[in-house]
Amino acid sequence: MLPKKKVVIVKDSSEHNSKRLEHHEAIKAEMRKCFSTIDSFSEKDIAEALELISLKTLKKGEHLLREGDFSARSYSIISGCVRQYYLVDGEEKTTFFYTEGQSIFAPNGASERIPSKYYLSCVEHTTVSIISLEKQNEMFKKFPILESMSRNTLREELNNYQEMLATYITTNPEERYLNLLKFRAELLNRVPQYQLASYLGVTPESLSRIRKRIFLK
Amino acid sequence: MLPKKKVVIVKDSSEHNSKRLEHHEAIKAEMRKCFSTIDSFSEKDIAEALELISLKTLKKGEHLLREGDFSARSYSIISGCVRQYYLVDGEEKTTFFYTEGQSIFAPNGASERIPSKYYLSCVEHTTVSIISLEKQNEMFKKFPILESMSRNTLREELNNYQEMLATYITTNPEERYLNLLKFRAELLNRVPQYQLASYLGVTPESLSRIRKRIFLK
DNA sequence: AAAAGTTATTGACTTTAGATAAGAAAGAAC
DNA sequence: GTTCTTTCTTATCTAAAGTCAATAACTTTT
Repeated sequence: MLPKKKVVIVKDSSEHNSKRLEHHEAIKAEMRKCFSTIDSFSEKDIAEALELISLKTLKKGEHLLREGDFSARSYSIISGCVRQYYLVDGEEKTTFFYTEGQSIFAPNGASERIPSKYYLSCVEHTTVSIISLEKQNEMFKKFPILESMSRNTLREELNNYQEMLATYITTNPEERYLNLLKFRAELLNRVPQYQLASYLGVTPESLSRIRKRIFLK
Repeated sequence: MLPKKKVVIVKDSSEHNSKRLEHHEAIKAEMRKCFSTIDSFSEKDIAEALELISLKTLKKGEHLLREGDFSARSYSIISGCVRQYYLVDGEEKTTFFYTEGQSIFAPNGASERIPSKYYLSCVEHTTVSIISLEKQNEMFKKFPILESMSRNTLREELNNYQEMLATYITTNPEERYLNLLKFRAELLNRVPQYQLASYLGVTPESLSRIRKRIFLK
């Protein structure tokens, strides 16, 4: 079998880089707008806060995080789609899809001492914002209001996960697929079906049959 | 076989009340110890913080929260066991068991405006600490360090839930039962099997068969 | 356009779970 | 103790999911 070639030949790397920078500047402008909605924030505050956040753009298939990595960062998806998966007995078990606006809060118990148990891989061309825990703490010290906001976001996110777990427990694969259709229909067009199957907790063959069953009804 | 007597006969309710108060005082003393491990906390701070927290003791089968309730509180289990369940088509679907030391963070998206979708019911005689969101905010204003601590706890809890969801997705009912045996074995003796079955996402009949299958191996 | 690789579907067969009903075991109430 | 209720197990049958293998549909590469 031939080796898998994933090499993307960048003909002019400087051109490519400058385009990416333009893209990143546009995003920073968006983030500036976002920060400026906070009443107590001066122009200088905004600039300082933005300094602490970095941006990264990845291609389809590239990894943001791998099993065993030591990472103490939080990510937020600006555009694109990131898949979280575990490698169990050589099999990829997908456990979540993050899309625009969603955040990945401090994986690994937020500690640089605990290795990651899972992978974060880009389903498509993706841009994320990144902030290290260190810089986040710095930011919270400077702008305590952000700590409150962060706590609220965390609590909401915790609630989301509690509901997701509850939904997962109380539904069967067919219902889960219908829920996906209802609440995250865009995923069906963005993500290969075998990854969705894994996310729904069934084999690709089963998902194929579930789809057929639904279609026949 | 002789019946197991768990009956606690309360002859005199005033006596009962005074006993409960003693019990609660003992718990407050424990909590005082806990707060006193925070360096920056003076005796007065501890007393003030404790003022904001209330205790409640419930009997087996009593509810802490019902579907439709408007609640803006966080709970922490001091002793006992609380079951979270949803009522779906008249059927109780158990989605979590909280035991000693575990906290129930701000159900209902932490808003007094959103009705609860689930029930919290005591599996056994249970004591919980309760703090309203209002008083929690008051406390955080007075003692900012508690806000940081709370944020960290929330992040850890979020991580726990992410892992629980991932585990649920990547395992089948038999594996989930084995996991329960491994990590929360005490639950098997505290919780009726049909509630565990629901928590594992199967019918009581299936759990019975799973147990038999495992036993025969 | 052809070849190679990846992803999705289908079929045959096995295993496991759901539904229903009946009976056994354990616990609570009398 | 006996009775009543709840909980657990077993049996039968049906429905759905897993496994393995083959093929079809779709993408990417050349």
